[in-house]
Parts: sequence; structure tokens; C-alpha cells
Amino acid sequence: MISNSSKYTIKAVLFLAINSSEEKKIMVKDISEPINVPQAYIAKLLQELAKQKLISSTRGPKGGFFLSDIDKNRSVLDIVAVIEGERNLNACLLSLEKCDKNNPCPIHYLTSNSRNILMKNLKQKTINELALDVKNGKSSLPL
Amino acid sequence: MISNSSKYTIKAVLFLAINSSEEKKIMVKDISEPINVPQAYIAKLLQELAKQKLISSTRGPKGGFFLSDIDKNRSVLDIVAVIEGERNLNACLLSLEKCDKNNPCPIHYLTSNSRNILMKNLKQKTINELALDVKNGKSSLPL
DNA sequence: TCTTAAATATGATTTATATCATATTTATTA
DNA sequence: TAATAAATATGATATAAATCATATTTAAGA
Repeated sequence: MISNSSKYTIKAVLFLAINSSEEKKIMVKDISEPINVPQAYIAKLLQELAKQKLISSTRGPKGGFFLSDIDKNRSVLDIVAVIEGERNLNACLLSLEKCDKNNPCPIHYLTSNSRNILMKNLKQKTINELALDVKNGKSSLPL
Repeated sequence: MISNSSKYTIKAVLFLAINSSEEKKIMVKDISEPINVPQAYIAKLLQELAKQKLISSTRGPKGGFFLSDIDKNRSVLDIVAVIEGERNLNACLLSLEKCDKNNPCPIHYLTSNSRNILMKNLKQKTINELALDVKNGKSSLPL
């Protein structure tokens, strides 16, 4: 359900939230090293996010990636959804076929509450809040 | 975190729980078709479960797979753990590195409660209970 | 004890995901 | 406006997961 790509992406976006701003753009090579993800790989992921307007970027000298205020107020789910695609996110963790309350598969009730909680959490939390947690020592890097 | 293989395996084991017994063994080919999983693939998964003593089997004519009473009282988690391996199960859904309450990663609290609930559910529910749900119309096949 | 029907063991192939490489476009600055 | 430094676009390669193929072992029954 959640791929490595999503994890890498969250790392990178969180790094941008903590370290970048409109005035302080960061190059791919200066992101990949501290978050410990291959440069070419995270570049591809960040490019996709930029294309989807979830993060910001400019080309050329002095260019790089950064988060605008709008970007920082995106939810973690927004990020994950772009990487995973909506369909994968909406599939149950374990569930066998399309199923719902009216027509539950045998393990629907083993997975649905867990899944709903995860989705709610990811939807409520903004990138900015994640960054604040780190700054306040509530959670810790290195990633 | 949870692979296709686990889903297929749950389908097959549940099918066995409903349809097999010590006296009524079922061949791979008669399992793969109704649960809609390639024969050679589900064969490999069932063989692994048999090796780990989570399901029962005998070779030769009149042979096949079946669930003993002990098998039926295994938890869903027991099955999934064999297929996924313990390490993958214990990794957070999204989490970045090894993290826990004392040293939470930035998204630890977005994922841990969801994960704990899933694990608890999978651990509590037995194969037999799943089969009963189907028989009582609480959940529905086809898988 | 021979034949047959089943699981088992092993490994090959395919497909998807992750990773790497490179040419192109764009923005800055001299 | 030329040189440079960055993202972007595209596609190639490597690795892992899923799927397929086949030879071997075991048990039943004639």
C-alpha cells in the first residue's frame, strides 16, 4: 500500500519544510545527502511533486526546491496520494476485492478501522506541523 | 507492508477452512480456480505454509491440503507473518527508520495507532472465526 | 511392486519497482 | 548575450516481487 517512494518523498518534503523557504532554495544534491536517498531517485520524485504543484522549484543558477507557505499547509496525505496514486490508497490494506460496509469481504472489519485511522491522521497533519514537531523536539531526525 | 502474496494466502486458507477437513483434502488445482489465483503461485505459498505447519497436507493420490482443528485456530496474523516475515510486519507502515515511543520519527504518531490496531485485529481473529463469519453471512465471498 | 496422482523442490521467466545516466530546457549573472 | 548552474524529460539498467515450468518425492491402489 505504501511504497518506499512515499517514505523517501516524505523525508525530502520534511527536510524542505525545515530548511527551505522562498528565499532559500535547496538543490537536489543538498537534499539527497542528508536524507540518505539516492540523488537521481529523489530528484525524480521531487520533480513529480513540483509538476503537481505540491512543492515549488525554479531552474537555473540559484534555483532549487523549496516550500511556499501554501505548500507547507498541504497535508501529508496530499503528498502520499500523488506518489501512490489515489487507487492504491483507497484499496484496503489487506482486503481482497472492492468491499465496503454493505458487502464486506472476510477481512474487511479486521482492516477498515486501522485504515480509516491512518487516512484520518495523514489528512489532518500538515507538512508544517510535522516540521514544528521536529523543531520542538517532539520527534527526531535524522530521518 | 502487506504483499499480494498475503492476500492470496488468506484467500486460500479461508477457502480451506470452509471447504476442507481431515477427511476432505483439496488439491491445489481445486483451490486456485475458485479463489482466482494462478495455480503454480498459490501452490508455492501453500507449500511454505505446510512446511511451517500452519496448514496440513499429504502427498500422493487422494492427497491434498486441508486444515486440522489446530490449524483452524491459528490467527490470521500467524499466516501473514509467515508470508511477510516478522521484520516486515514490525516495520511501521510509513515509518522512516526504526523508531519507537522514546525516539519517534516525525510520522511515528501518524502511523503507530493504526498499525497497532491492525496487528491486534489480525492477532485476535482465528481462521475458524473468519470462516464462521462467511457461513453466517456476516461477510461474503467470492474472494 | 508398478502405476498413478498428488505435493514438494528448484529454478526460470516475467513484471513492477527502484535506481541510474544523460540530453534538454530555463534562469542567472558576468 | 554567452556561460553556467540548476531543474526537467526521457529512457536505460538493476533489483525485487510475482508468476510460470519442470523434475523429484511420496502415498494410494491395482
